[in-house]
Amino acid sequence: MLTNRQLLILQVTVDDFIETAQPVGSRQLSKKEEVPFSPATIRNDMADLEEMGYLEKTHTSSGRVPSQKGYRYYVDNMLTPQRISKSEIKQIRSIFEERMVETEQIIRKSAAILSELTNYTSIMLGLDVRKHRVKRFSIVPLTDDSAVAIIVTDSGHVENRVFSIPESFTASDIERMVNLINERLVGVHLHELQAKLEAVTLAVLRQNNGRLNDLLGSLNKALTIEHEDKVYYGGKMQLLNQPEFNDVEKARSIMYWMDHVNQMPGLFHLDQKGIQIRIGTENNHLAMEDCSIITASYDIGEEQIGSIAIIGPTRMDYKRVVSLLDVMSGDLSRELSKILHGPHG
Amino acid sequence: MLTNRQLLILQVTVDDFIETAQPVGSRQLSKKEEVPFSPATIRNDMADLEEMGYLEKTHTSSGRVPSQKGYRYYVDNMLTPQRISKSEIKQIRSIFEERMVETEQIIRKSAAILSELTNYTSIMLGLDVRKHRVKRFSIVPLTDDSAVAIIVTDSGHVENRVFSIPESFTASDIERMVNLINERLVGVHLHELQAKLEAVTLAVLRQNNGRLNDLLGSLNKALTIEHEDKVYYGGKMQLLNQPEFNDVEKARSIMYWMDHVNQMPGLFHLDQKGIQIRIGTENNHLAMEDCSIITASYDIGEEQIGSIAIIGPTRMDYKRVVSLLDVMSGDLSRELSKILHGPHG
DNA sequence: GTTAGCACTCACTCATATAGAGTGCTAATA
DNA sequence: TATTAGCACTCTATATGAGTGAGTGCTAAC
Repeated sequence: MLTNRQLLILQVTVDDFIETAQPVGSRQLSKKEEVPFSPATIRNDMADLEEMGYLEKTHTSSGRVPSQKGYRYYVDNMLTPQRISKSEIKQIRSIFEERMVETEQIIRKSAAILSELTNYTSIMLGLDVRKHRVKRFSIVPLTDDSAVAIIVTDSGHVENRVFSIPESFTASDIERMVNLINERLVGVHLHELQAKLEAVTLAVLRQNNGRLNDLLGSLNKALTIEHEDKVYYGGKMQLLNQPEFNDVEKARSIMYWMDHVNQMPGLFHLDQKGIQIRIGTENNHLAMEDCSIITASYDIGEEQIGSIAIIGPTRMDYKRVVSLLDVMSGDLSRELSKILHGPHG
Repeated sequence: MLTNRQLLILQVTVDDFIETAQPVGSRQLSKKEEVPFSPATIRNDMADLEEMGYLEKTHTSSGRVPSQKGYRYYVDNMLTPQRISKSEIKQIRSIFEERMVETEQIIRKSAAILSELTNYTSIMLGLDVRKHRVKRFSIVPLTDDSAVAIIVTDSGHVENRVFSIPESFTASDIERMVNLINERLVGVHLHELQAKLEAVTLAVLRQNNGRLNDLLGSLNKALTIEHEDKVYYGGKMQLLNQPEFNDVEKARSIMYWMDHVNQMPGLFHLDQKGIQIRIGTENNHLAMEDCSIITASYDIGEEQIGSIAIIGPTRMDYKRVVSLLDVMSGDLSRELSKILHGPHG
């Protein structure tokens, strides 16, 4: 479909635009030694590329800018992985040097370093809480009619909810329930917690222990573990350094998006393992139409347990970011496996 | 010092600028019916006010703008409280209608409503965790060498930390320690937790129980409750609607500030009860030099337990905000007293 | 003490001119 | 036939100058 020269011109155009953020013209391109053609030749090819939808002009007599389709083609066919320097790899490894126990700390630090290395904003989707397993359940009464339920998971994560106690429940009633739950629900995914809890409720009901049943009901309501991914950012403000976001309106809508992604369910759902690139409107959100998001999953064994992402302008340095994410997600998988493998196995 | 007419002119100038965000000129002022003087007279007074530092010009032939000193004078001497409409009061009260148990929810909702009513960004400093008291302490072992320590406070708040267990500690060792701590530390302010924990450590040491002592040491390190105030925002992006923040640079530095206040210790320290206004550079932070922060404390009895604030441009509607904060902090004090009074008394 | 009048200043807007970078098209060239 | 040179054209960006409006300071009159 595309001639070799057209491929070259497309690639060089995208590369140049990624670097300079300025529309690139034929004269300018022909000056590069990789492009041994006259401006006129380049113009012809560029005109063809534009006709095919890979390039665009910002106005009639401007240079060309890659279109979304152009980026897509570039990303799909022209992405030569970039070498990550030793010092950078060292920097990434430094995350795991001081033996941190809390995965949250690891995630935080990863976010910071990733953003530092790329100069873009990094997003870490924490381990999905709902994939953790219940390690210990307990209830601490607060007042006559309220108590806090606490679930510790195998990874050391703690979920807690205040819930109300139906009238006239005694400490021993509660203790009985805690025992009941610990007996039956330890090892259960938070994910299935509610369903299992209902099963327990049913069992209790069958034993005619109506009192406990009330309590379980109230507790059940409190224990909805919403799928609200916890999102960690690194370099949240980096995006605003990009010239494309000099407009306060755009800046705001992106900031707004960032503050509310965790409430948009499934936004980061990964269809596939490995690295995934979403460009502009592929993100299915207005605020993101000038952004690209590159996501990589990290996993333990076959199970995807989380993902890391970089968000930047569509004009972002895909080569570098993809390579970095690749290294990082690999390291994260490895190190988190070490930490979490015990309890999961 | 100031003549009555100068007072009037200062007041009207500030009011007008607050409303329009435009420098106000003498001619414009003299058109108002509250100001029955000719432009020339007004000019003379304005010149005096400028000389005294209450007003400023943006350029040689522009109208006047209040200086920081001008706002300060206005706020200190000219703040007539504004009536809050019934429907607005109703809206505030709605926060407490559905009987919420979790204070965090109340705080969140308050932040949202406050921002909605003012069109500025609201900040809620959650109840200072360190003022809560220990209700129950427990430890859940995770692996051979790590465990999570959990502290439930009287208000239902849960703090948790992963810490490492020195080698070869048995479950019964841990149980012993948990009992020990529960015996001695229930009712202690989180605030003093570490000091008391050290006392316990010493006592244990005296009893020659070296093993437990190790464990306590490790735990002690983990239980540093940093003074990292949890900050809740309402309408975080509202500030960007203000014309003074149309510049991306300013917008960014403010956003950055907001994301990092909780790491700047004591930034919201209240010297006094009631309402406090900090204008521009009085906030002691570069990013805030075009902003004012109005803070109000809410308290239970004599004890300040938290504060709420509105952050807006220096040109903000002080009258209205002060009045609203007044109502709100009163309501919060009252309602939180109801919820928390039991455990505190 | 207050106001009218006047000269002056400055920001802002609107044309207009110009330079620079780019384009498309056509004809000449290898 | 594929490539290139040449040329007219287009559009942005920048500078310039005139005109307007809102403001000021100062002085003299009320």
